[in-house]
Amino acid sequence: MPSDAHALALAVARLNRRMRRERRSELTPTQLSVLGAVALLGPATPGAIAAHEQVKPPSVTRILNQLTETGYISRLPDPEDGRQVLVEISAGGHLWLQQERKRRDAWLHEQLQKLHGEERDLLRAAAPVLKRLAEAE
Amino acid sequence: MPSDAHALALAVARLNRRMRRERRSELTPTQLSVLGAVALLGPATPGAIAAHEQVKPPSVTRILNQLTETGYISRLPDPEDGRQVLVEISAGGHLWLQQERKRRDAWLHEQLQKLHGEERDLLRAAAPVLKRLAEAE
DNA sequence: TATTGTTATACTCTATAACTATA
DNA sequence: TATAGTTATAGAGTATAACAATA
Repeated sequence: MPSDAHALALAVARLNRRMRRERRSELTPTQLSVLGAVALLGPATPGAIAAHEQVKPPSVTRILNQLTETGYISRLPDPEDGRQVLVEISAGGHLWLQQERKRRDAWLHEQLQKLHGEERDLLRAAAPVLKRLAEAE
Repeated sequence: MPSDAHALALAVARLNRRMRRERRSELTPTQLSVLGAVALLGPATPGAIAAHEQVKPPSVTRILNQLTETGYISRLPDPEDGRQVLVEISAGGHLWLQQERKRRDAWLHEQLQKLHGEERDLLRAAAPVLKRLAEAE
């Protein structure tokens, strides 16, 4: 039933827009996401970060420039391949990441608390399926 | 558990990005969404459309201008209040809307087909809850 | 004076194409 | 010649502030 797809597409688009409006952070959602990727992947190349974030390298370059200005990350030359760059999160970046994630998710967390237990369980189960869809093909 | 919120926020943001990349339409997702709102709300003011789409009036004005150029909608003066404008979908706009919705949701529909029946049921149940969250507060 | 819609302006996020340096 | 990253440029989407017309 295509209407299932329609309903889900609509709901995801709307909720995404709603969440963006709730930002209570100095970092934009995208900056936060990239900072998280840098933390997760360890010293990683911009190319690897772009692949993980499912965006093109120029988009990552721009965000890395912003994060470098704040001192949350640093770029190091790759000793083995002069074309590559390794990106690392700083100690301050790590601390910031934790604080900002809490703030970013605060609104959604509040909303989830208002749901019935059943509905919360439903969304908890749905989240990994949605994530898998996002990573498809 | 805030990590529930985090997992869900991440999944929604990623899937939204993924869906946007799959556009196979002449209309952008936002244009399509506004066109759908005009169809749903019938002759409606830009203000009402903005409220329904959860965006500010200037954003709607811009999109209405684009849709007017294509002939999918038309603006009429409100006979009772000269400050207001009524926006209507045209016959061609209606036809286009149906075709474009199918195209827009085609990718997600394919992905849903690949899931197990249980997972599809899960997402079918989750969609209205997600939509409700998006409309909260 | 308040409301509706529009215009002006700016910022975020993303992409493609062109360029630089290295392999 | 191919690859990694960056720079240049453009387009989509959104917001706030200022403005015009009408109530």
